[in-house]
Amino acid sequence: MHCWSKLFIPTLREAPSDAEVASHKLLLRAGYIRQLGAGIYSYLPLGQRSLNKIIAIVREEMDQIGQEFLLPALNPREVWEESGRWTGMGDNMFRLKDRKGAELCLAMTHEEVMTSIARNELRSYKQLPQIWYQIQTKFRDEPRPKSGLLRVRQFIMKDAYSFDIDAAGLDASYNKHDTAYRTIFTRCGLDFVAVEADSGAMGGSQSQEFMVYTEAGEDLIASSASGYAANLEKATSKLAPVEDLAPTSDTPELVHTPGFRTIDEVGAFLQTKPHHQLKTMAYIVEHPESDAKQLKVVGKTRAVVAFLRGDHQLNETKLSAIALGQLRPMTPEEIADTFHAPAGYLGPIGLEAAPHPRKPGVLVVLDAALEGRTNLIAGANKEEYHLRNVTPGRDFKPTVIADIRNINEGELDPIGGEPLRLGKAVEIGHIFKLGYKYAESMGATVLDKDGKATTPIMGSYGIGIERILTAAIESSAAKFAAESATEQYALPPAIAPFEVIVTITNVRETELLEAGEKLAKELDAAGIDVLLDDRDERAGVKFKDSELIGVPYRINIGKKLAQGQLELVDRLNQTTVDLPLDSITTHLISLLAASKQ
RNA sequence: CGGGGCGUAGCGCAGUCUGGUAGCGCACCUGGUUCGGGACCAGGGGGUCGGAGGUUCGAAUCCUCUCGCCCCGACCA
Repeated sequence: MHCWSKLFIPTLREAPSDAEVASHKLLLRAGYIRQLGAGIYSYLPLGQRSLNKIIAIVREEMDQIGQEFLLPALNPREVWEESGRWTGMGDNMFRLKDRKGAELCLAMTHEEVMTSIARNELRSYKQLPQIWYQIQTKFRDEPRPKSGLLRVRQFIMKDAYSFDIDAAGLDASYNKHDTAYRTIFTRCGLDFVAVEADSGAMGGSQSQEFMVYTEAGEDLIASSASGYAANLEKATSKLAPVEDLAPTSDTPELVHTPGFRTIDEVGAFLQTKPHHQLKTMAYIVEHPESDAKQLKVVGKTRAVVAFLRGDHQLNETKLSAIALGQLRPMTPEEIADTFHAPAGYLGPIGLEAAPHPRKPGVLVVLDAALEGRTNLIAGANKEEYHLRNVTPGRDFKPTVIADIRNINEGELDPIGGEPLRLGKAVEIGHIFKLGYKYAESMGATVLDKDGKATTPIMGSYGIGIERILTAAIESSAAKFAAESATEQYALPPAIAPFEVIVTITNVRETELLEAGEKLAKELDAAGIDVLLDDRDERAGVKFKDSELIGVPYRINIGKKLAQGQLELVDRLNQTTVDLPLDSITTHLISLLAASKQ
């Protein structure tokens, strides 16, 4: 049992001005953390208690499927050379030299170390599968640490690696992690979604990110009630059908549109809807040096033209995936070169499209939403003129047809047809099928049934420990902000530093003090993690402090004690009830049990 | 790395433009009153004004350099 009067809980009335996001301010104010440098934090007792609880849950679930290691954070250059990541990681890796001048790094992840153990020790398919995990501090020299514990240079990560004899084995290991992660995040009280992520270079490989919606997040995701979830860079949607315009002739027809350039202006002038228009966007792609093939074929830079429905937005990431390089908008001169017309009057007709993405010429991409549409309004590539009756396929042929638009909130997901929710999110976990990359480059093999050397196939699985805490605070703070316009939060009991706080409203009244101490002992004996606020402070101060540290339940010992009553404040549901002294422990036990079911 | 902002007491800030040797609120210490929503009165302690150099009789204030932190972007798990 812990008494506040003896603990180090340095709460602040005001947040340091450096803090921007809610969780950062609250973690500082509540005395969970203190900053030592950019992206470097000390975890104070309260923060440490909470993180320990998260780690305990992670460990419990991971022990169901794997075995725990603890690996060195300090790694010699050699292992990272072998995997090719000594250079591959670039400036993101912290590097140092020892007294002899040997080069070392602070590990960002542990594929190399794990694979080197596997290489040295695993001999036979009979030893597979293996799932090895650890909970360790990782170091990343982030270009821009920010948002308190959300993006830091030193953080605790649970990382796991699986070794299997074949793809079917990897599937099984991957699925075990998927299940374990869902259990872990649920037990931590998080409302999360699993997002299909980029499948990477290896064909058929799979990857999933576990995300929590929060405004403080850095990723944009879309999800729906049917279980569909995707990064905005990947997300697609089912569109409601739209009526095409009636043709005024069988061929495109010039319309004089003096001074009308934007979708809205042209739409208003021609009395049509934005979705009747074809929008033209012009970019230049700069191919990276590494894409030698592309450079050879089409040169270092290339014109890229995208056609979208008038009311849709381009997703540059999707387009850049097709264009194979970084995009930048065309300059007016480049536009003139390509279209022989000024911006505002660009269109598809008369534009010479490359016959194939890998062939020279202008890369013309038609958004899939325009496939099958007819009689669109488009720029005429002639100043002050647009065209009507433009029909893709008949009047012009793009290089490729592909999904290159951003989806919008409320559109229907492609699998279940449920409305999509769009928002910022923070990644708390990531599982993916690595394939042979590390085992192969580092020369790990085992003998298969036929006595033949075989490269094991690997998976890699991470969880950001601090991000679980941060995401929980952000979620709760957002809820409080919406409901009461206040900056506060309450943590799920499973990961709160204490499950309940017993607040003695006035320790100078002996009856209150004794009743509080007795109750706290009783709760403690019942296995509840209790904090007794026995400080000689005014009640208001103690109430505020109890809220600041995010403890989900508070028992007020005060005036009503004379009638044998106590108050139980449920901060998760924002309710207060009076309960008889002798029933409070059982009541709380059932509340806690319900919260952890 | 590009753009912007900020470094003055533990925290939040004023003072900088127009140089004259540092102030307010909270927190902290002592005494008293108060005691269910961040009390009140009285007294008190605490600051290399981020650092270095320069200008000046005199620099928190002006000039040069430098370090750090935050935000937007780029980048990145």
